[in-house]
Amino acid sequence: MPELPDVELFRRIFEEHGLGRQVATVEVLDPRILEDIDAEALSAALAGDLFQAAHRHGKHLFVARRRGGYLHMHFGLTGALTWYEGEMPPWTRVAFGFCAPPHLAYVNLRLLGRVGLVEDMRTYLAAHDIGPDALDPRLDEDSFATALGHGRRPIKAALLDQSVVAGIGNVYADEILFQAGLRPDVPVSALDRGWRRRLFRAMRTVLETAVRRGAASEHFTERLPEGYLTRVRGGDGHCPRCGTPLARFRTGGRTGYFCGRCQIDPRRAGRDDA
DNA sequence: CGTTATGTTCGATG
DNA sequence: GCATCGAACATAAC
Repeated sequence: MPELPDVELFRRIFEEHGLGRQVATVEVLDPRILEDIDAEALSAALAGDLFQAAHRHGKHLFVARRRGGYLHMHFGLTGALTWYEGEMPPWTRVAFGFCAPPHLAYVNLRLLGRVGLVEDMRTYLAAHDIGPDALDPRLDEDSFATALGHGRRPIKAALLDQSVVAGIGNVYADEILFQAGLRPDVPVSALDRGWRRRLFRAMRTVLETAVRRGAASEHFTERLPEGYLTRVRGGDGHCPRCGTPLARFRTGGRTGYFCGRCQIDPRRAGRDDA
């Protein structure tokens, strides 16, 4: 489930239910999810500690510990953070138990995410080549335009590249391109300044809208505005703007959708606008 | 049984 | 050497 808006929701859940409370026990139900630490060490490090602030960068969550350093979580394709009072949710991999309910559960069906401890966020992000957060106010149009680069790769691949901008996944990449009116297969080298600016704005609008509306987890599609591709994304969807059946394509094992009529290739169409 | 799923990494390829 | 592509990872549901 996790793209930027989903992880932002997890951050808020952690903030609301996990801050300022002393950790009683940390239960690792499947150690394969752990990142550079074993279950014993993680539990020992966190027991008795207290979480002070929850930060999100792209799809990563970092929770500051009173003892120093951060709890780090990444959610892969199927991860989530939820709170619970009685039974632990299914597929809980790590349970953070406090002195009283509610407790927090890091859930992940497939084990593609990670949970671990890091000393410093900056160091971690640099080591993993993670670029600026897509909603960082310090990220401006110019640096975004520059970060896209001039290679031959398709614009969708560039949007998915976390070193360009962090937080966009398969679904929101399609949405941003739809809102910008740009075909996903256009090489970045074909994008002039105007198109880069247009993409930047679409990225901001789409992600801010999703975050503001709480479009995440189980509500993720229906909380998005009418006119969003994501609401009809899938097998036999039709463009919410013109009704054309959506085009479907595959790249690197991922399926993407776009409207062959509303989304153009700047190299072909001389003019645009919609 | 084959296909598909909102991610990332790493080896192969051009 | 660099940019890009695709398989692999792991699990359940349709």
